[in-house]
Amino acid sequence: MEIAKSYNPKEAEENHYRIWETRGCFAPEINENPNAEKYSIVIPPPNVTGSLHMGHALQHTIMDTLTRWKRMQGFRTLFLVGVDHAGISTQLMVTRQLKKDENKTPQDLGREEFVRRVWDWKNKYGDTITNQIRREGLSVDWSRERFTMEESLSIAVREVFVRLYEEGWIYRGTRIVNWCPRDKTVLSDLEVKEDKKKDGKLYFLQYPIKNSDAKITVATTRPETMLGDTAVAVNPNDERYKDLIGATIELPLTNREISIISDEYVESEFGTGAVKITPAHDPNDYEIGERHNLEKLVVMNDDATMNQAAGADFEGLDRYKARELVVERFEQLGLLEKIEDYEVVLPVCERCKTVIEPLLSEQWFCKMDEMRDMALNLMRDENSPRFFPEIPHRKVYTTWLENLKDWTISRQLWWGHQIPAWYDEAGNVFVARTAEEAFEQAGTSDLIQDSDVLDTWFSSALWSFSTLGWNGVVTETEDLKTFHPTDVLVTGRDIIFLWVSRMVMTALKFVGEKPFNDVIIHGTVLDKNGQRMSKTKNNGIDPLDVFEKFGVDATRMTLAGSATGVDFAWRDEKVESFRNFANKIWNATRFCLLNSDGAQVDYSFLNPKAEARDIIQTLKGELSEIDEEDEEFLDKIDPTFAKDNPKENLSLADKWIISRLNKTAFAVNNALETYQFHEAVQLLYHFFWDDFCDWYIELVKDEITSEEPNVRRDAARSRILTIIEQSLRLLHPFMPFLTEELWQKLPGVSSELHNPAYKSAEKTIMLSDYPRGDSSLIDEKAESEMQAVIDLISKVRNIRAEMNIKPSEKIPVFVAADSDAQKIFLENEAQILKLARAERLNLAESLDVPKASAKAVIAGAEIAVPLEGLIDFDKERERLENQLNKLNVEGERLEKQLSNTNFVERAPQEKVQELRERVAEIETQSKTLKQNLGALM
RNA sequence: GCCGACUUAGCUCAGUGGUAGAGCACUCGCUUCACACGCGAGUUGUCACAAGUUCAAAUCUUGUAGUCGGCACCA
Repeated sequence: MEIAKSYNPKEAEENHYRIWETRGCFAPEINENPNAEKYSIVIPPPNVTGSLHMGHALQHTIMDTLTRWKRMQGFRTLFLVGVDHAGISTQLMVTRQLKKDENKTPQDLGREEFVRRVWDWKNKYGDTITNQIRREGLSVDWSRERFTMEESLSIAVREVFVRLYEEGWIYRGTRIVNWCPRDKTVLSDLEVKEDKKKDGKLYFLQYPIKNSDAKITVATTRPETMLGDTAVAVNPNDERYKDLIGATIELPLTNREISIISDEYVESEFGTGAVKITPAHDPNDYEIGERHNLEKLVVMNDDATMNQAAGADFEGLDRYKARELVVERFEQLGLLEKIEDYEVVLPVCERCKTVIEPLLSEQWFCKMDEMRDMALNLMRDENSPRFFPEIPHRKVYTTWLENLKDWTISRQLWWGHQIPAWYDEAGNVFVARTAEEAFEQAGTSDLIQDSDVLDTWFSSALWSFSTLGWNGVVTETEDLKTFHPTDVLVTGRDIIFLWVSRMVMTALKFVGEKPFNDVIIHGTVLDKNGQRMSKTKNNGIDPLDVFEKFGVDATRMTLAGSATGVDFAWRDEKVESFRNFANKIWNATRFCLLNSDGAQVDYSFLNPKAEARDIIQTLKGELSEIDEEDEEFLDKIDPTFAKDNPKENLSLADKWIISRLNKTAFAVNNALETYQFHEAVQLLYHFFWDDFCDWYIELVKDEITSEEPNVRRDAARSRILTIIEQSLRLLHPFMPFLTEELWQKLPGVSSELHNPAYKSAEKTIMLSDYPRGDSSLIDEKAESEMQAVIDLISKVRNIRAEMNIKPSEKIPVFVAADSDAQKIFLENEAQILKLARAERLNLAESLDVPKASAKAVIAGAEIAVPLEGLIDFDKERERLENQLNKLNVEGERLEKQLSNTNFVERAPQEKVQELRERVAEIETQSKTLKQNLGALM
């Protein structure tokens, strides 16, 4: 068999995905067991404009690992994929391209044509992200791919809107909103981010009081808004201004008069204690305005230029130009008291970073009270959804819900779900599922539909059930019944509010059940300096580059190997080490394959009885009854070989690796159950590299590479192939491509290794049965005996290295041990000689060696290597003293602990016993070391 | 202002009452018939600081310092 000397990820990545996909391995229908439990995950839909970044790669790896793992366990799995229409982002992107290619604006095209262009764009470029998802190896069901703007999901959106409207939760109203003057749309609070400006200014403006020489000074960061002032407010208890309350101000630069009012909102300590009130351009001022019945004077246009109401001098000026001019005029009038440097935090548009202008505007809002309570009750009564990690997300989620305000759901965009509301000439509103319905309500077809669309997150909120067929018209589908609620949602903490909470609320309201059981909040992938990756900093790392350089599997291992929920700095070195790991797996398998003549994967070589029993158990568990075909299946796996090769024929190394394998399988399953991916990765890494490669392969190498075909050799070859096969299965959810590539090469693999739920599928590791670990194969005795052999070999190697003995030089090894230990060493003599590069092994009750020997102690045995002419006595003394020191430090601490009567009385007895045994062991070993040291003097 | 997280080897990070761990880096030695993306042997720590609880604290509690995050406010 020809196998490359190192792993080439590209080949495997190109080969297998298409096969998996075309054979339908990703779809739940591949599962033939009618009673199989389901497992479902919906992907957080990436933006249709998007391309893959590290955050996606992390999130996707977690979801795919879980899905592949559960699928291998026989669950009917659905990993649902889809993309989001991403209103603002997409509209911006297409607008930009339109400008570039045709020098046109959306307005030039008109709404209908523009939306058509967006669809064209979506059809042309929208598959970038889905192709990248394929590249990552995600086992998503493409036959159920969804898009938030497709018809069925749009029906769902309209249905939900209409129902909420009919129940009075959705309403239209005039409020101060977050306005992006560039995108010319309103934004929800969650779409507004903060930008700290250190060079901000605080302007102190003097307003003259009518019929008086007195002036009142107000401080503001936005002088231009003074053109819309309709009052000045002071605190009612502020002695300085008490007499001025009710006075009239002649507002400079305007010919308006406004009055001084008192309101508790004003903090006397801040600024001058007097606040200019601009109800139409500030949310707090708006509320004060409502309380005092003030006029709401709008002085700005929707592009943040000043309007006619701002006065002829200012009309048409940009807000910042107007600001300069206002300040200039105040200075000319001698009314500019001072300008202070002031650090301001500016609200900016999440998408385009333009400074948000609070603006009075009529919009659609959704009152969240009822749904909020449903979500809070779910958390209170059932601790659902369960957050991983629970701290701090549970509390953050709950607190946010408790303080939830109305949601601004309309957007002044063209790309999105147009609001299903129609107006007649008189301005009466008709909310309906369709235009026809609205016409019917109105008794006329002379209606105009609301030109706004809904917030992108409105449709995302329905994702868990709209993707499974719910659209209000159809409320029960097979998929919905089977896969909803989903099992786990995997996402970043930035969209807990935007998305997670809203999914919970809408699912409870419209489906009557929670959308998911668990929520995994993963960390943020930072750059190597611990900074957030961002386009402006240009410090992003493109996952596709990493795939190219190190392979998809290595990247997945790196991502999965990060602790759940914790941010981590990206390091290429980490991926490199997993690239090396992939190569290690490749080469270990390569070695076994190069020595596989006469052998094949066969579980009867490991433990025939346990395996047969397990399969029967599994079948009984999965199938309602065992029919004739199943009986045949069982007959086929009846291990004839086992009759002549009972388990007792297994060597110590075999029993040891089988035990380690099963322990690892147990622990990996455990780790995955609790979403401790890094733990699972560590376990697999060290089992495979340390236990399997460094020890097992080396221990059985001679037997396996023997030239002469014989039963023993072939059995050993079959065993190692079988252990490899099992290891590949354990690794598959993390490293799908490499494991499939290698698994297909193993002689003896077939669909019979599949989980029983996939009996008739063509052979693939992704449908093989995930090893759960078999407790009857865990052998503590074998593990401790093997440990003694390993310790012995390591000590001899240590002596060789410290004494600079050439690798080519064979040495005799003397070991003093009791008869039980001697027996173990004798049985493994060949391996000890080989791995310690020894010429012979002398076993006895006590040592009888020349003075010129290097010595070491292990639990239950003393080791000596005679080194006439080679020994460096100073170095040997140092070696022994080092060992002795370590033991002494430990011994002293333990002695101290044992001499503490409180400890002996109060600590658990087995703990005390453990310590006593350890102290005894230390004493024995240090006694020996001291004797050896003395002999050197 | 409110809430929270983090601080462990040179670097990046696991561990969460009972002998301090990994990867990388570093030192020494190896063309040992799977792998130099490798093999073997090493070195490296007041587990931020202080007090408390406990027989026992890196781990629990409180406080301090530094770093970072979320929310609110920001005239």
